[in-house]
Amino acid sequence: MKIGDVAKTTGCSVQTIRFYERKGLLPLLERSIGNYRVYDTATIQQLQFVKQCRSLGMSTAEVKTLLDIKSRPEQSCANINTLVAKHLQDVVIRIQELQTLKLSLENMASTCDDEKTVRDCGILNYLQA
Amino acid sequence: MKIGDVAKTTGCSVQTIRFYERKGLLPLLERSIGNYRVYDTATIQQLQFVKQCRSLGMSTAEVKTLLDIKSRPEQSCANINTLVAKHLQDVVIRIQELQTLKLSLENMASTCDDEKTVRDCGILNYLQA
DNA sequence: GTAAACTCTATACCTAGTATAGAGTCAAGC
DNA sequence: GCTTGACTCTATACTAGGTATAGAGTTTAC
Repeated sequence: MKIGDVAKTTGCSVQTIRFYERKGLLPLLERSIGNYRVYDTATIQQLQFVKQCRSLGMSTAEVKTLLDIKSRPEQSCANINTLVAKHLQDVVIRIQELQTLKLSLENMASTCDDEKTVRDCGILNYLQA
Repeated sequence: MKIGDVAKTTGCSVQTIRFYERKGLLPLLERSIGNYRVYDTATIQQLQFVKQCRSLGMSTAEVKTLLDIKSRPEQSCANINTLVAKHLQDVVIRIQELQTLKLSLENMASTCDDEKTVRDCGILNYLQA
């Protein structure tokens, strides 16, 4: 399978696939005679794994860590649980930050309406206070 | 006032102040004989305005737009209200995305605990499904 | 006069890709 | 056998919002 076909089947762009390879999230592949990347089933599955992790908001560094752990199946998966718990906590914190932000923005927006001039704008006044 | 003093009074780093200037969020300043930036009160207030906008999650492009509008005090402030409403909507959407993500992560985390091996890890299983 | 502290510009780095340029490769049709 | 179009290759530059240097020049304190 060539990279264009893999892009179609996985929904990742060709550039993104090459980017993941450079980042070490995909193995260095064998090449065809014309120097084209040749993908096997295992590599495509790994790409789907990477994509799934990314869609859950994990960084490429976190994905790389998961792949490393994944390659040692006999060990405890405690560090996987820790990694996910940490990531979840980051998301929770980010939600809290954004909710605080939302309140501030709503508060600011309520100080004005479209009927004023820039000089008397409640929002600008809020931003300058 | 020199840039280091401005950094101290505003809480922005020296590099960040120069970065905002390059981005057009601060005016091109007069310089001292030794080519040092010299800050007046109006510029420091503008920096504080920029910082306030940034702390509310606005992009530098949005801040630049606000500054442009701000310079025409006689006009209607409707576009300021629109800009803030749009930004608020973006924040609301982002919160919703993160809450969906949080549910997925909690769901995934609940499939495993620290007592398993990597081979039997519920999280890895979830990620590969 | 010298040393420390400051400032200057220019450049590289970060994340997670995206978007080119320019060259090479492959398959189909004539 | 040759051309055309679609594909692939590498290398490089770009995005946002800074942060972090290098190397040079300036100012301030003693």
